[in-house]
Amino acid sequence: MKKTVFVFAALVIALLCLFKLSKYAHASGDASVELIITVIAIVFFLIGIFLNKNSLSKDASQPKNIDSKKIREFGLSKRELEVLNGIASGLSNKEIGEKLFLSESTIKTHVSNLFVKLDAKRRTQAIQKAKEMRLI
Amino acid sequence: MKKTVFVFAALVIALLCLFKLSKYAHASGDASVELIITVIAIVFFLIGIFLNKNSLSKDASQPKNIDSKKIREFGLSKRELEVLNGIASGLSNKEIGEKLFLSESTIKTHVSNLFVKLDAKRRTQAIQKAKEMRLI
DNA sequence: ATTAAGCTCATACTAAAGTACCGAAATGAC
DNA sequence: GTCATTTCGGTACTTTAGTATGAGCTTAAT
Repeated sequence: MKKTVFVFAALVIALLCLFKLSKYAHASGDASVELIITVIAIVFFLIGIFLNKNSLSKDASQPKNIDSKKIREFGLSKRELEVLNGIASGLSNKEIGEKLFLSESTIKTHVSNLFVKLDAKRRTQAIQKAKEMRLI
Repeated sequence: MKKTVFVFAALVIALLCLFKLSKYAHASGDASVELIITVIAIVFFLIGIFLNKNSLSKDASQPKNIDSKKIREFGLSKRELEVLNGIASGLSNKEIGEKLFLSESTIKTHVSNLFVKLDAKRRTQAIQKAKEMRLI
């Protein structure tokens, strides 16, 4: 990106030179205004990059402290919690089914119900929410 | 790189328009030079942020020091770690792509490479292993 | 200059995951 | 007995996820 910034600055300077050349016959007082504007633009361009770099290293995540009266608060059944633990362990639906001696279809049903109760769209999101709520 | 060229072209055109605007205001009213300069500053400030997000901290003089030890142990690149964090946040590949300004294809590539390095077969398993190894 | 590694993106495919809707049996509660 | 809930399982379908492969490009090292 260093090169990108440099090239862009060079382009802007080149544009400024063209302006100067074209406006040579006219009032020469305007050129200084353009120069100032260009410098300001570049400076703020760099400031934007600098500030953004510092803010990008942090991940924006708000810790939600919802009281955990445990499973029943979210209406999770015993089976659903078992499936949830399977998900968090990195198992596939099929593997969870084998572990619990259930069919994959049943696991899918449980997983779908789980997502509704946890307000999740993906199993990774369910893991995230379950950990936030200290269910697992 | 086509994208970069396009962005440059757009930037130059934008600057040109701003110059013309400044001249117009200067010729007619002249009272709004400060306003125009402010607008230019803000615009380029935002452009700086946007461009930097596109390439993140490629121009950082300090090569990743934070978690480098553990990251290097598993050979995870910076991008892969970012993708890994996206996965752990419960995002889909598409959402990770939007967050990092990358295509879904690229995310898939990163994810696949990630799985090889973490010895995982699913993203949930990758989350599990990454937490065990304290990568995230 | 050549190599190596990393990043990006694409296509084409297979495999899971997830949704929607359904039926049926077991368990308690009223 | 009736009702509600949970559990279990199915079919059919759409959507993501994941794999394999190839390519172009950038940057750093040799």
